[in-house]
Amino acid sequence: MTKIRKRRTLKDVAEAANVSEMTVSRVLRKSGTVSAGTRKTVLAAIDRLGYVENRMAGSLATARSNQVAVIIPSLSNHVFTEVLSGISEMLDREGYQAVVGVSDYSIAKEEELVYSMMSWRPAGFVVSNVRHSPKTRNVLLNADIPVVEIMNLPEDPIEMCVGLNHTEAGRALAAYMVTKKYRRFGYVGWNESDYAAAIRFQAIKAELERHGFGIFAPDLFNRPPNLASGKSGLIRLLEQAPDRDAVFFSNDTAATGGLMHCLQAGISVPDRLAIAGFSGLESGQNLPKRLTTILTNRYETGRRAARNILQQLSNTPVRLRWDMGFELIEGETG
Amino acid sequence: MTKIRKRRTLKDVAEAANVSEMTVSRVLRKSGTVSAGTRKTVLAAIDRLGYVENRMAGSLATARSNQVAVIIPSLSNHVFTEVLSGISEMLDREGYQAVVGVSDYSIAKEEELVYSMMSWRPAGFVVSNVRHSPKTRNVLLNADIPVVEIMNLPEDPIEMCVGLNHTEAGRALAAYMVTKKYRRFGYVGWNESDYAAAIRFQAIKAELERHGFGIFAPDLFNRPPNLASGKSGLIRLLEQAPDRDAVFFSNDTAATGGLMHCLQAGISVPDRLAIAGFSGLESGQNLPKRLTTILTNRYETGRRAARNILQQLSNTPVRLRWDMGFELIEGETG
DNA sequence: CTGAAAGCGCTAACAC
DNA sequence: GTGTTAGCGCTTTCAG
Repeated sequence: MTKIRKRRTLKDVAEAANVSEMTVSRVLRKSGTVSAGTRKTVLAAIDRLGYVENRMAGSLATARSNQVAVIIPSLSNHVFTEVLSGISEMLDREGYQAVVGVSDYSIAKEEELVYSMMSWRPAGFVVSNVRHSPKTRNVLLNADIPVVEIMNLPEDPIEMCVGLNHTEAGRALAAYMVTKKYRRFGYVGWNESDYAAAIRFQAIKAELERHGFGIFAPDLFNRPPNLASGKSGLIRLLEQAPDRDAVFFSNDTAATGGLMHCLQAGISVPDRLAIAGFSGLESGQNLPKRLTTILTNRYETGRRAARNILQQLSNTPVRLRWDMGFELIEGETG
Repeated sequence: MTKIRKRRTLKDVAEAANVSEMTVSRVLRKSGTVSAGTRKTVLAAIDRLGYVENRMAGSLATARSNQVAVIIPSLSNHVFTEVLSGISEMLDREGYQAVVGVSDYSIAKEEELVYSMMSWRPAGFVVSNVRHSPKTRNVLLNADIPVVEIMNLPEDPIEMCVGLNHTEAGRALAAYMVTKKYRRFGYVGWNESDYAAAIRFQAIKAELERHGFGIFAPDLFNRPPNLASGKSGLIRLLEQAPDRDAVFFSNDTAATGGLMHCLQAGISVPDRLAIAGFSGLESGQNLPKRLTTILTNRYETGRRAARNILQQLSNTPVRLRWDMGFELIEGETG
């Protein structure tokens, strides 16, 4: 292994090892039959020249790629980075690699990304909303590669889906809060571009109404929630409706912000005010009070999505729809 | 735009539009000269066939890629996802795309990733440790593409670096805590594979010693810190050394865990125990008490790293070493 | 403004 | 076990 002066090719290695390019190719791919001696010579040449294979050429020739495209809405929400970890980990062991695109919760940006990533002819595609532009859907539908939609369970999936039913999850959380005797509900969150959050909110609202209760949801954020917006959202909500006894947040991060405000302002939780989140992040379970929330299985969702793609690629029969479920965490905040 | 039955090629589009492949290629790249009429026909054909360009072929032919490889240690630390956002955002506007690899803080995994990612012949490479295996360094050094090391300022960079001096940062934080009259220091964190954290710890220790104070650092974590380990780490530390009056944590997340424990256990912060973190994450500044910490410029670091690569690619003169500095946040915890 | 020929670096399929 | 030929889908170069 010494200095590389110039990009080497198979040909260089072949010449250096006094064999044909095909032999080098066979050594590289560990496929086919190469004598032990030849292999050794070739490997030595590869090392000496510092040769790194060119997969563009390889994939072009075989029409097979080891890249799997993954589009997530955001990198700053652990929900998505955890699912991504699950995907990466599973792909890794089969020699595949995740290529990540971030859509910023935008359907237009997703469309751009789909085209851009598709131009690399990935082996499979993972997307994480239910809503897609018609073009996006069309490209995905006709690409002739495995496609998985994650985090949700669409009525009409493109091909495969791995996720949970957000309506059921919202309903379960609301039902629980009702059994805990809370009555004057509020909501703080961001539903604008987060379709799953919007669905959950609708389900929460419906379930509360079914029991004869309303929910006060004043102004919603115009950006994905963080601690600060959870905090300020709760402050504004309490200004407008000081009588609330329980607040749902669109996710754990916002809920944590809310709890932080209560701790700071001396609002007793859950006696004076109950707090419910969504996701079951590690961070929400290590606060002074464990967050009451819905735990979703992000890591397993990621692994399952990747496994589905791998199975499709190897023509293994595979279930197309995976409900990964959820779990109510009866924490200490509500 | 209708159903695609089979992967289309330039040739299909050319035939459909009754022109040569070259003309289609010219339309696609907006380069060269094509008459308005021809362009219109070609675009219509592209749309009708649902053609998506094949960049493997294109990049192979031009020996140019729009992919920039980025290796970060972890996706569950906002520090790295923020820097990644900065990189992505900057690359995006120039039509480049980040391809992300996660090394899990492992030098061996990084080496694997470098080979694997290099095989796609990226336009540039971003790595985020100072420590690399000799092979990694060699491959990066000789790849003949722009390479940036981020988050640190190595003595002997591969080519370019954008980051901060962790020794100075650690020293500044320690010096501040000394001025605040804390005297019996402790340390909770994970230095094992996080080289930057290890450097900061050494700097903190040295600065305290310079003032005649020691620091008690019992057992360190064996995994990257999260709230839970920050919490349990502090608990163990206080069991062994109940007299501590100030504790440094290896990052804000661990420090937040520590603060959560104090809130829960009724330990008054900073009166009974001061807490210092590192990073200046949003989450640490929205707790019941703002964390005392060092703010680093992750987003700008990412943008700068990407810009450096873009400039190198366009042969624009560029500064190779960027000290992005840091800022002491005199919070309410110490 | 448009097209034809050659080739990017690799591999499938077949020969030897 | 190893080599030869053809070609993956695109772009470069040079004609016209």
